[in-house]
Amino acid sequence: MLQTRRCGELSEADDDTEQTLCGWLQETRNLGGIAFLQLRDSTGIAQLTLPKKKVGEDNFKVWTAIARESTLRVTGTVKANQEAPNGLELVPTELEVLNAAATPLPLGVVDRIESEIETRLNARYLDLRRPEVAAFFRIRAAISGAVHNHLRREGFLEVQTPKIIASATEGGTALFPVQYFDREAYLAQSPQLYKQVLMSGGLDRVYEVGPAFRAEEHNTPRHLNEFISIDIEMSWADDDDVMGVMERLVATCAESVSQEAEALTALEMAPLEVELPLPRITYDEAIEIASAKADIAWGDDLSMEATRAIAEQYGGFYFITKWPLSLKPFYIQAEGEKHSKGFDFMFREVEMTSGGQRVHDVALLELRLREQGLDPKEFGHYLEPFRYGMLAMVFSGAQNVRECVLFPRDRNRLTP
RNA sequence: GCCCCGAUAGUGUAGUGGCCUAUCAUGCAGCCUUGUCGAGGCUGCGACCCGGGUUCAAAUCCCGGUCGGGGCGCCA
Repeated sequence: MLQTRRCGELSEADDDTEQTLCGWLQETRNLGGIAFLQLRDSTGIAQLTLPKKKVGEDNFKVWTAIARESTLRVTGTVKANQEAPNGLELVPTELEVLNAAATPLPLGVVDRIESEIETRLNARYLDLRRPEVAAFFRIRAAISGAVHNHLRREGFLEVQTPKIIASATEGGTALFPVQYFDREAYLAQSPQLYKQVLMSGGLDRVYEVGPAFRAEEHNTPRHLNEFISIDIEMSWADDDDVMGVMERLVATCAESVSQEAEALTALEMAPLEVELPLPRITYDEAIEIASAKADIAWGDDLSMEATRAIAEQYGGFYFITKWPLSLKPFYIQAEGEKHSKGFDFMFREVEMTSGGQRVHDVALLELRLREQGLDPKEFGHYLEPFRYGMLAMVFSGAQNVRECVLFPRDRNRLTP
């Protein structure tokens, strides 16, 4: 057995027993006649205490010279001691360096200095060793679990569709071309076309959680060129039904995240309260609110400036419903003359995703397509993909999506 | 793709034409120190993004590039 305890698992009951621990050497405090080493793994920190007389001159010299963030395996006797952190320490008899860390580190794991996200991403393997960084991924995982549980409970079937596709299925988004043997192919920007086929195939409630790729050259704290999307499609439903699914889904996520007390504490983040039903404001109302603070007229898309004004009144999640037909894709159903059954799902000033009721009449669909000068053989979908990173960002309080993605792909970043 | 702002030791920063042989912290290296937990003390190491230009003189001013931050656009 490589280890007999995790670093965070030592207890009073282990007093005077021999144990073996593995972990990263977080810090060494050498006081001359005695030294303290902090050994860390994902469960916590154990203090190794090295009284020079007990461990011997030679061991003392070698063991206190090990570079920070090296990986160690250490065996010794556990001692309960009031002066030790958590009241426990381990006095080593054997200490093996599994891997010595390079020095100096590109990034201090426990240093007081806060590095820029750019530096951190370049040394992500070190960055992730910080509890507040790992916390983002605990929250992400909590959301992931909640999404699957919830949608399954509501009768949605999880599906996986191809990520290598033959042609640009949508007119708008730039795709990444890839070489597929001797043909050109693309990385999928959305599962929409396949979801569409599944609806026809009788799987009338499906969802997919998977990667999506968009070759857009934007550079914002919210956009990535590769992201994990939560994509939902349901038949026999109108825009209200879809909003119902979305708000219940988000409420389940909030509930699940609120149980991640340790991660939230590390992030200094209060759990988000989601009270159902979420507010629904119409586009017309949104324009009225926004026009007091922003230069905006009916028929305009809502700028960041406009949504900030709205966010002053709606602090959490909410829907903006009944958008002008002209601002929504051709496949969204009309409501009256100028309005549509399309909605945006918002968190404060940020658009999380959008959705709506689709036009199911093929003739009408083709007419609307031609009006927009598009090819009628293309189809739409009920719900724009939900970006995982965005949910994680909101629930963790991150200022940049890159925080919530292990190895983000953006305009300039392809490694690590 | 457009606009505004920025780039200085491993990391984070100070420095607005000569006082820069470039500040401070952290780190790293060495020495001292038997209860550290943001350990402490002493000594040392280490940097002006790249390419042009202006000037007697450039980290500092100008032009181009690269990269980063914010906003916009794009994301039917």
